[in-house]
Amino acid sequence: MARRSEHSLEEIREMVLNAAENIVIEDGVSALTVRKIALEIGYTVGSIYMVFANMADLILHLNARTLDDIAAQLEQVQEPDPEQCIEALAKAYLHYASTHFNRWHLIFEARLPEGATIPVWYQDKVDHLFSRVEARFAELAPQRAEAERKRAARAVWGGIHGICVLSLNGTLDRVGLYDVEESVVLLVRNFIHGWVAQGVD
Amino acid sequence: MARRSEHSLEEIREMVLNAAENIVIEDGVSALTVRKIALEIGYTVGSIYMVFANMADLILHLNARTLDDIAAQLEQVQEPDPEQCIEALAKAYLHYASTHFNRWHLIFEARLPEGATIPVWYQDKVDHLFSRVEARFAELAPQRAEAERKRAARAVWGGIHGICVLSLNGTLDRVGLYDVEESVVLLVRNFIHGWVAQGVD
DNA sequence: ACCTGAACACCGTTCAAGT
DNA sequence: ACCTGAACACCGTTCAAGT
Repeated sequence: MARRSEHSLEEIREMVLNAAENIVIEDGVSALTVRKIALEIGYTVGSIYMVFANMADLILHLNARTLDDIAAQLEQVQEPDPEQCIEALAKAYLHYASTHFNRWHLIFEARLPEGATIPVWYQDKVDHLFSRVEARFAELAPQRAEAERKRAARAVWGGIHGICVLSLNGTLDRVGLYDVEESVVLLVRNFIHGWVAQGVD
Repeated sequence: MARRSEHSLEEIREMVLNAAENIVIEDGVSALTVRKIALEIGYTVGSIYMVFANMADLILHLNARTLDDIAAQLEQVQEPDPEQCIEALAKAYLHYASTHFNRWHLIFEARLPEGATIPVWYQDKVDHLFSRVEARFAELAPQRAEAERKRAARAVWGGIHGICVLSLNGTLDRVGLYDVEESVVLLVRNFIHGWVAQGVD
């Protein structure tokens, strides 16, 4: 057969990512297979390997989309007060994780094949997410050293993520979404107050 | 062939779990397959299904061991001061996660098959881990309501876990182990100070 | 009763062959 | 140059058949 140039490689790439995204959204991480993607876009398995090196590469690019998506959501948050802003960012992250659970979950499922390293462009997207929080910590305590603020941002953001993981994955804790938000707010608020008040380093 | 009663079912069960544990420790989560376990213990694949319902069941029991192991490590922590104790528990958890990464990682990899629910005995083990931290929060603020203390314990423990996840998985953040410990301590200390000082609820 | 091992329905990945 | 589809080396799970 060898259907010729019905779509450009760029188009196929896009089709693959769209199909993969839908499969993950609808049927979860474990349902994502090359064969299912191929079926969905009307090509055969071999074609996928024209536009992605392998499954891990495909997932990496899918996750990149999700990171952009999360970034866009966080961008919506516009609180003037830095403390309230960090709180709102935390809530927005939790909200994204709970409403787009499967896509969010895929980010942390990704195990790069041995020896492989995360591409710089991907790491940049992650750093960009962190930078939002860091910037607010800078506003919160302009007099402190940058390294100190960075560590605070990482600690609190890691903390937020951890509560999301334990609560949403359901492996560790069964609790309503309302309670999760309460926990997140509790963590952020108390950490910031502790940090601002006496500057434990 | 049908080798008869060389080992009791109980013994085979133990052999399976031991083999599985070693495979995970040495070659990681993705290397854990029924065929590999069978090869390791000198039985065929079918035998595994005499002692475990399926792979998910096997992994659940492997994770139960890991939870016991973590609990035993946390039991070692004997700090009289509640704040320092929580800090030490956090460090011990981080230490376990980093030195037994593969086993720790498997706990959160487990996706129970659709419709399945976590057994009570397993959930009890998880609750037992949480209770250690809760008890210390109770000492920290005996006058506060139990629900409040539980939420604080969950928030801070989730937070500790999150920092471990983001740092150790390496998907999100590349940073030395020393820095991770600093972040964990930073989170715990500031959260507790904020929580004790003004009781944000 | 215990255990085998072949069979089934899947995976991801490769690549000679077709248009 | 683009794409196929069969082949390869794997999975987890089942179950008739052997001792």
